[in-house]
Amino acid sequence: MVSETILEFYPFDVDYSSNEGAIRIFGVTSDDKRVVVLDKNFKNYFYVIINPKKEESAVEYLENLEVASEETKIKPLDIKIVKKKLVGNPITAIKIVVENPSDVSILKDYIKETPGYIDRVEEDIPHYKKYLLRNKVPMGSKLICHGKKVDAMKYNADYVIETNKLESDGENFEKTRIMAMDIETYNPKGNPSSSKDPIIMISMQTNDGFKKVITWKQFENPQKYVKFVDSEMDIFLELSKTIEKIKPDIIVGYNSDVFDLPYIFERAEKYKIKLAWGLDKTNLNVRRRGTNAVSKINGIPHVDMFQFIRNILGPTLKTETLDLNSVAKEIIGEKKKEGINWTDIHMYWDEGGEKLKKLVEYNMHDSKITLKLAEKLSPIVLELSRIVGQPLFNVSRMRYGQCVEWFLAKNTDEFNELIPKKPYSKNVGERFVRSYEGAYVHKPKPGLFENIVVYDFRSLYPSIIVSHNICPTTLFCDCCKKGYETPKIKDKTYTFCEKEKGFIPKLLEDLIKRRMRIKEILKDMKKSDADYSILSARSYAIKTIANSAYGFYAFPRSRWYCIECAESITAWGRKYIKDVIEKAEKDKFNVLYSDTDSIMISLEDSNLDKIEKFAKKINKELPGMMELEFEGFYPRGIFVEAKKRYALANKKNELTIKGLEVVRRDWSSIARNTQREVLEALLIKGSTEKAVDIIRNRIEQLKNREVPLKDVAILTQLKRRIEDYSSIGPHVAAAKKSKQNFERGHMISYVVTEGVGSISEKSYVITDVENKDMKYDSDYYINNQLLPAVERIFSAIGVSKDELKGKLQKKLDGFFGDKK
DNA sequence: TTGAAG
DNA sequence: TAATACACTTCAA
Repeated sequence: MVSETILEFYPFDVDYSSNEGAIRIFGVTSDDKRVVVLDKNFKNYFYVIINPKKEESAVEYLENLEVASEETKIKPLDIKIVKKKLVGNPITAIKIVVENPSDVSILKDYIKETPGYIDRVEEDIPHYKKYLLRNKVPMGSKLICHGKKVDAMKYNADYVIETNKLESDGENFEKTRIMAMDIETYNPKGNPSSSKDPIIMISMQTNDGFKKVITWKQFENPQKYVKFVDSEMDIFLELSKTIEKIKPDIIVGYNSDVFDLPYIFERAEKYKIKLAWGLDKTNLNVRRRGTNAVSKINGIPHVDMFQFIRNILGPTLKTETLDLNSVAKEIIGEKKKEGINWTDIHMYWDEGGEKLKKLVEYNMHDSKITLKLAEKLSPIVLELSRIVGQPLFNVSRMRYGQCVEWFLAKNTDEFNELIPKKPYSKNVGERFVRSYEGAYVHKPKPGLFENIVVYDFRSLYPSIIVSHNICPTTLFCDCCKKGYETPKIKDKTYTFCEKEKGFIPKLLEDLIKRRMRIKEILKDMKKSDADYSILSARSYAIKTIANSAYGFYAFPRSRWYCIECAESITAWGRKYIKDVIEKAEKDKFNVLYSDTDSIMISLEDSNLDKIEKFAKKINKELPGMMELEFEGFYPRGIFVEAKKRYALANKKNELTIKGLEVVRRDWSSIARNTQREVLEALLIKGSTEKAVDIIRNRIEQLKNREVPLKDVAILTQLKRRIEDYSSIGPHVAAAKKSKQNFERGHMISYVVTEGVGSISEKSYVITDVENKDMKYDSDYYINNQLLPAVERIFSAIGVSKDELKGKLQKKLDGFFGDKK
């Protein structure tokens, strides 16, 4: 008889093993021991929805159901009639519990024959995910495990415990050990290919001070952290040993899903070396799907920072490309090592000595900045994982839609709701072609203005969802005669229940209130406080989910798709912002502009009293949790004719620029920088003269070819495969002419060169322009890039194209005159 | 001049 | 495997 054990630990990964017949929770104790907890108590289940009139015969059928399968007979372990709701509609269902998760797919064809059968739900969810939906296993947060110790032979762990009870405590693990890694390959002939090009070194670094570079060519006076091995093959043996020794809780890389880990895997396979890194002693598992890949280690979450940044963080970043260098620069203020071009790496290897030492430094530096990124971002991924309720490995690869879906699925039980099925592809197709009206954008007053006040609605769409109870479960309810009625949407209105809170608005309300509490606490904290980064990560993760709910209603593959809900949200949004505009104009404020949830007003002076009163008045009339907030005061701003394009300068002389060429990556740096300088001259210095001078100088520089090539490069993404283009734009033409292999999704940096023909014919990829020593087309950059960008700004302040040219001409004449 | 594609 | 609105370019018909 084995006595009961109680163990506190922090989970980092969860899966299901059919061999064990158990859910496996992998984690770490506070004294750095590895733990595997086996839970055999959770049985999989699904629901069959039936006609309530056939209840009895349905139960009888299911009670007697028995399917013969190899050697055994399979039947439901338990059946139970339940009254549930499916997207708000009361239904009768039978919950069918099975012994083994695999029984679901064996039984389901026979379930169809149930008398009164209508549908089946919750059968399409993998067992471990279902477990996580119904059992709280917060990643990186303390669990108290009751159970008995069992044989640990099969695992690379200190404790293996079969549990009968798990309690969650809420305390976060403070010593999460993150290991970053990066590889370099020997690829003299272009893109690295794992079938030909060896790995020459691997670097690793952890957040608790461990550093190592493994390489198989010796050089003098190596860095302390270098470990020489005899051959490429030995790299893999040394790497496996190192991982086993340092026991990381999380392994991170940058693009490691698609590059580093598959490459390591494929090279090791060549030498028939197994990479048994999993806590269950299984090998690194690489699944390739076309150009995509997912690399998993059982028990140790592999987080590819690139995936998370691309899917979730990317839209909030300023950077135009998501390569490690740009992302690191923006998020942690660090760059990659300069001076080594990745195409030259093979030369550093061949030359050896000091060059090789430099390459080692470079390799280590990449691991270092990947690690720093992970230190900064892993709190967010962990928080997101805890809110969504799925493993770190999965959540770090999810997009917005999946995050919301799993978050909602986790919370259906307390509302007695079932998880609806995924839509059939036929329905998805129909949904894709449906469109609806979006937000309202007020036509701007062009010109230069002073004393600008900006107000915006705090979380407009989430607060509308909550305040008007917008949910597929409350749409067209039977209980309210009136309910919340939307403004007119193409001659009709929708009504939402006023009595019973919908399941999604209720969850959103809880999230928003939770975030408000966190923000209150953060206000009184210093950035250096221990919990600051955790709380701000939590706030960010909550915001991510809350802001995605509206989009999820309109998302064709959504399980809770509701186009009427999405239409209602934007309709109310339009009404509220238009009301504010109307009332502001009635109160004689000068409304300059408004977009979706914000309004900009120009005052005669910087006295904000009047406008504070105005906001208070608006807020008194707003329902529920809706609120108009003061966003900021800007001494000067420029609005151009077009919507969604303006620039504001705050008291600190910082510019906020929206939509203008300055912020667009598909414009050359020379055009963008010049436009920025012109805006600074006008908004901060208040001088048209200075602005004209700047333009004149830039034109001269272009004419004299003093502008470096990188400043005339234009960045455009290849959205399709090159061969799929019917219309050949300049970026496609440049990519086609290049010897480099460009694939869908690649960014093309091209330059328009001197010569004859169309723009496309004159466009070449920047590296080709460099290599072939071609010259950029000065006229193109002056007339098609620089001038249009600044002309828009000048025409806003009442200087026409011709007038601007006149001013420039005079200046240029004078300039030439001086020169002579 | 207009629509497609970016 | 979140949404729509909007401006403006180049290319090709």
